[in-house]
Amino acid sequence: MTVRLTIGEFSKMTYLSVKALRHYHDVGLLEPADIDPASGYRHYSADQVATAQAIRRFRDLDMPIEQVRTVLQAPDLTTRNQAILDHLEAMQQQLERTHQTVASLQALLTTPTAPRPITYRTLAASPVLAVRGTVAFAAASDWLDRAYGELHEALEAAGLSPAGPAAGLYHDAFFTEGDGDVLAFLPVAVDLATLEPAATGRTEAVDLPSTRVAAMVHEGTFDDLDQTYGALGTVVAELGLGAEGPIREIYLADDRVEVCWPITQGDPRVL
Amino acid sequence: MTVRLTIGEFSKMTYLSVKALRHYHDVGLLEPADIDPASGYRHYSADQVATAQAIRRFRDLDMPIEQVRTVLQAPDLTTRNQAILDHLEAMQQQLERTHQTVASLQALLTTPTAPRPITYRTLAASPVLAVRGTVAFAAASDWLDRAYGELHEALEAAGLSPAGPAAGLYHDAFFTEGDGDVLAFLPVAVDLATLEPAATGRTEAVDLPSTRVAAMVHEGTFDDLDQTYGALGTVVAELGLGAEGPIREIYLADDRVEVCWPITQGDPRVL
DNA sequence: TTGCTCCTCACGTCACGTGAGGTGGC
DNA sequence: TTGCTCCTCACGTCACGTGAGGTGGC
Repeated sequence: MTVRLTIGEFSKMTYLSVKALRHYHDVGLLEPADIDPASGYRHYSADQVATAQAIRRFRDLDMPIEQVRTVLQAPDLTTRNQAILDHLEAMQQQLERTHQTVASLQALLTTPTAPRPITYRTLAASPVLAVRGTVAFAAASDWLDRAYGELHEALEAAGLSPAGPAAGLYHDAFFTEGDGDVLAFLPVAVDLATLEPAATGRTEAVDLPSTRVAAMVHEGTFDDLDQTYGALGTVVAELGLGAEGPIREIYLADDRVEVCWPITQGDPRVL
Repeated sequence: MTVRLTIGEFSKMTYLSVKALRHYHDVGLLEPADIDPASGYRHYSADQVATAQAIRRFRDLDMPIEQVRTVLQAPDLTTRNQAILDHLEAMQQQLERTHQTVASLQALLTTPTAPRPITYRTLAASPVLAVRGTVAFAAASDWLDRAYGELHEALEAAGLSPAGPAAGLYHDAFFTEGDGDVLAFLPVAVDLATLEPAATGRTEAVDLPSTRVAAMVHEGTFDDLDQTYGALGTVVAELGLGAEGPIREIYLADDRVEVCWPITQGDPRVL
């Protein structure tokens, strides 16, 4: 004989509030074993206690309800354990980002930023192998890793090699709306007609137009990249040089990026 | 001359979305330096870039907006740094809880719970020195620490000593609604009249009534205490013995709690 | 029989995101 | 002048919490 537990008893046994239990019923995460058709009273069985306790632990770890559902519905132990491991790994990465943010915060609050020189120049038109996408700001790092992986692979398969450092174009919406078009690319020292056959998968041959930019080199963690954006953007705005177009980042090394801010054609100091 | 930056320029320089910036304006966290009265256009100054970048870092750390406001409005560096340290410490504690939850989750999913014996007995009426409060489930641990601190202090000041282990009464709402009445207490081997003068501050002398309970001892981390609640509650429900009244926890040692579930007076097996 | 438990809406919270529909500035 | 940027509502999201108002079970 399995016991019929009222929602109140079940709540005390699982440390889940009655409101939470009703919510889990509403969204179908944890259905009561039985519902009295006359009164609507929910009744749970003793077998459901362990499941409910597992749900509480997952939620304590901030696992979204949909993912908890996936874990609970996993057809076998391997699948379920993999889902749990995935979440633990995501939490671990989150933790690392937290440490980086703390360091970056302390840098911002204590160390005055040494001003870096700005150069004004024209980036020449050039053929590149590129991957294009609409990317969320928060997901950019992962997206870029994959894109450059595919680009290097495609170039290598075609017997070509990059003619310069990897770079990316970031359209305004990427910053102002939290997601927008991004173009990750590798420059190539051949013309477009030679390059086009090399494009496979998501990669494509693109002819980048020439652009005038104000550029500043950022050194150190990329977590502090916004400081360079702030310094560069301030100067561009002060001089009234701002022009439309995407910002370019050129990845010179693991701890060196050149940020290129588009400016108007007619700047006198670079003529 | 300070630059007037449009919200779009400011967004690119701070990595804050335009929507976020408008929200921070709405709630008064970051007011634009200037607003065009005709068009309503927001304009920010270059001085505000660093503040906005700090806000973004705090929000990345999930610091609530109200707390960010407090940090930014701190009158001096000491106050501000203390607020930041407080948040970092809270994050550290959160992290520890995460690790404990992960361990507890794995215990739940892998180790079968060894069934513990249940004893049925009557807790005698007794005088205790107590602290009473309405406590949120999530805040219980901190609240109990303070309560027992005050109780030991008050007893010592009165020249008395506890006649048994610390314990607590937890009313149903504490579990079912996520917050409810809790009574933390120390038993004392004197009568109420002797005890009453010892009560100072929040402490008070209380005469606990006699109660019949089913009890089970929990061993190990308190993070897994719900497993004992589940096992004990199941048996009480199966036998149909459930009675109203608060659950009592008796803290026998750092890793031993006795959970006492109220039952009806007339249980035949204990008569 | 009392009152305690349980029920269902409807709305609030927090920090924005998502459109809709419209105007201003270079 | 075009279209791009910016504006203001109004509503949505996520996982519940907070009452209000009412009924069922021991």
